[in-house]
Amino acid sequence: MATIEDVAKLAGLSRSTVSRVINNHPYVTEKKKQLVYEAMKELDFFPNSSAQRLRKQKTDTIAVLVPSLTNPFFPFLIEGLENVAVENGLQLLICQTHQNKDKERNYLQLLQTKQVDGVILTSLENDWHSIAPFKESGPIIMCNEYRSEASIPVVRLNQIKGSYLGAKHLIEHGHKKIAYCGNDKGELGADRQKGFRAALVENNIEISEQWIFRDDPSIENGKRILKAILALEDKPTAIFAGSDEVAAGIIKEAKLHGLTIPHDLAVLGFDDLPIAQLVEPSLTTVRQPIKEMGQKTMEVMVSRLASQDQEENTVIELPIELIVRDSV
Amino acid sequence: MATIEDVAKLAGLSRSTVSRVINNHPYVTEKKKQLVYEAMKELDFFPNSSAQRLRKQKTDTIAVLVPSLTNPFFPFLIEGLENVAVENGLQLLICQTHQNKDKERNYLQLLQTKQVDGVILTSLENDWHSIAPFKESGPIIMCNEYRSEASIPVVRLNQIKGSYLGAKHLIEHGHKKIAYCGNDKGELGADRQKGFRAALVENNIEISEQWIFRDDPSIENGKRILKAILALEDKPTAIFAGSDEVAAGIIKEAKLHGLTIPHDLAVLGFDDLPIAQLVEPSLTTVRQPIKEMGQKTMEVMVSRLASQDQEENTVIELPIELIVRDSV
DNA sequence: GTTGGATATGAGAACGATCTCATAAAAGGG
DNA sequence: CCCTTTTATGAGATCGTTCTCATATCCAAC
Repeated sequence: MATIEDVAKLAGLSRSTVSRVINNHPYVTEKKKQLVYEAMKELDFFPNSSAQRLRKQKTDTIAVLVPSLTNPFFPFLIEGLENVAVENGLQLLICQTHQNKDKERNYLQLLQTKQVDGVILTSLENDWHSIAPFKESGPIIMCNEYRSEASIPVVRLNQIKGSYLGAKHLIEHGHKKIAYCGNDKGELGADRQKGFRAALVENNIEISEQWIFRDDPSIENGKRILKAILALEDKPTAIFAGSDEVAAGIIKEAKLHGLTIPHDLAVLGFDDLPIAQLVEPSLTTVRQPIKEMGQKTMEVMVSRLASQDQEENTVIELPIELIVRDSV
Repeated sequence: MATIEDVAKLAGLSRSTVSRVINNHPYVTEKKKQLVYEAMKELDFFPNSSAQRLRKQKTDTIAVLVPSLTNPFFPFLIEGLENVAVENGLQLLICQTHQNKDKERNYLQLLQTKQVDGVILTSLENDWHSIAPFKESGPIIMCNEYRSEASIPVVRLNQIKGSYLGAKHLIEHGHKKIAYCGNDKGELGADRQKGFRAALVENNIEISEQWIFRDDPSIENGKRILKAILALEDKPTAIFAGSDEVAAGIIKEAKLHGLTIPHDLAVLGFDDLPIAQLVEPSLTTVRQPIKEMGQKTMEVMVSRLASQDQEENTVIELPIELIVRDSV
């Protein structure tokens, strides 16, 4: 409740001097500094951050838009983002879009209302053209998901390569009837499917559209997909799952129906989350360096905030690799 | 960049009137309202939230302190909190303490610097007496974790009952050599151990201290614990794990060592997260109504913010139940 | 002893909104 | 038609900081 004015009065000094002490400015004698500290302690003073933000015209806060926190991929990504953020005195405002276009746009308004200094998008629900105008209000960076039409910094993985590696691994294990599961809404999903298809085409393997499943990354969904597969006349011998979660669900349900993994059905995961090592057999999966991706992204954000020169199209691509375990 | 002043000028009105439109106050003619809307659109105006917060003396933001987001328990809890928060026009500021006392206190300072209107604690690292003073600066509510010495609202489960139920189930299945794993730093952990011990004592079962494991909830830790158990001369036949994550890790590692669950080792989980249904055998576990706990907590917060009358010691206890599956 | 640069402090404007108060016009009631 | 209430608007203070500018003191250099 105490204001800087109260502190100034008690210390017998001006607001300016107190402010200098708060902000560690030079040109304050040690003696008065102590007076200020004492007064602050006495009055239990803390600077009002709304006032500071209003005056300084910055918030030192970055909004991070994620689809959901219950998908473990994102907490890990946040881990990386946060590490670098705190090192640079930045706060994260974590926003769940729940795959909702309106929510996504609302959260972007945080930039316009000056509640955050920048936004990191880890997914994208809206068309890019409806997002682009927000760039006027502050730096927007994409991480994980991406849009080639968007001229903003991107930290991403080469999804084409990742899925190509995965598909090739399945093929090398003799599979010719390969199902695919993934989200194709974003460019990330589209590219991933592209890499998958490329590997199949390269090996003269036909792609049956009935083996293409589109859906969200969850254990539940994995179970659903396996049931759908069982209902097919012509069943695949392998499945490229869009995430470790889906892969785990598929395996669980498959075993429930008496299938042996990988003998009856090979399952390939994506992400390499802790769950990949938990299921049995443990998942062969495409590893995404999630934490590093978060760190790198925040580094880019920090440099964006520091300098005005907007090198628009920085694209940072992180390595992706195949982790071979027992499910293929 | 446009301010309310600019809007007022363009619309040919005063700041007051524009403010009234923004805040949906009565006593503005439809005609002028339209003028304001047009001017706002024309200038691409958005109210500066720092200015609003400063003037209104509230932020409509609640800080939620969690130990970590990578423990899936907390994303689910947040889900519940957020549901009710958005219904009431509140924003969440999610803060990871990473089990760090200093971070926890720093985040509580958000209350003093008026960056948030209230704080929800889902865990507690510091002693209560060092937290208590923060109550002066705004409502603090505990959720999940609790302290009997703290006179603040609490939404919790009866951990004693929960662990008692779990332990009894193990005993009913003939187990007499039961290991226990859990965190005993907080009162939650202490109570949980209390309930466990009560069930054993009630059945004249001896509690061997070498079977008590203390550690954090993670798959990795579960694996460690199983290895530790294998190294014992006198091995338990059942283990009460502190969380589904630990239980999953134990099971995974146990099978790796050729043990059959539950025949060679019965494993009881806690929480009933999705992972409980994933592992094999699926986990018998003590369900915590996580989402409901979050919702209830935010409801309490909302009513706290609305009224000044601080009924200090509201304790809301939610039902806890045993979910029987295949791991015991 | 004057000059000049560093050091030290304070007064007052600014940041961008909302809120109180005063005032005026319109509406209703006898 | 006058008085009271309701409706409608604006002027100016206010929220709690920081920042610019003016001014004052100190110390060293010539």
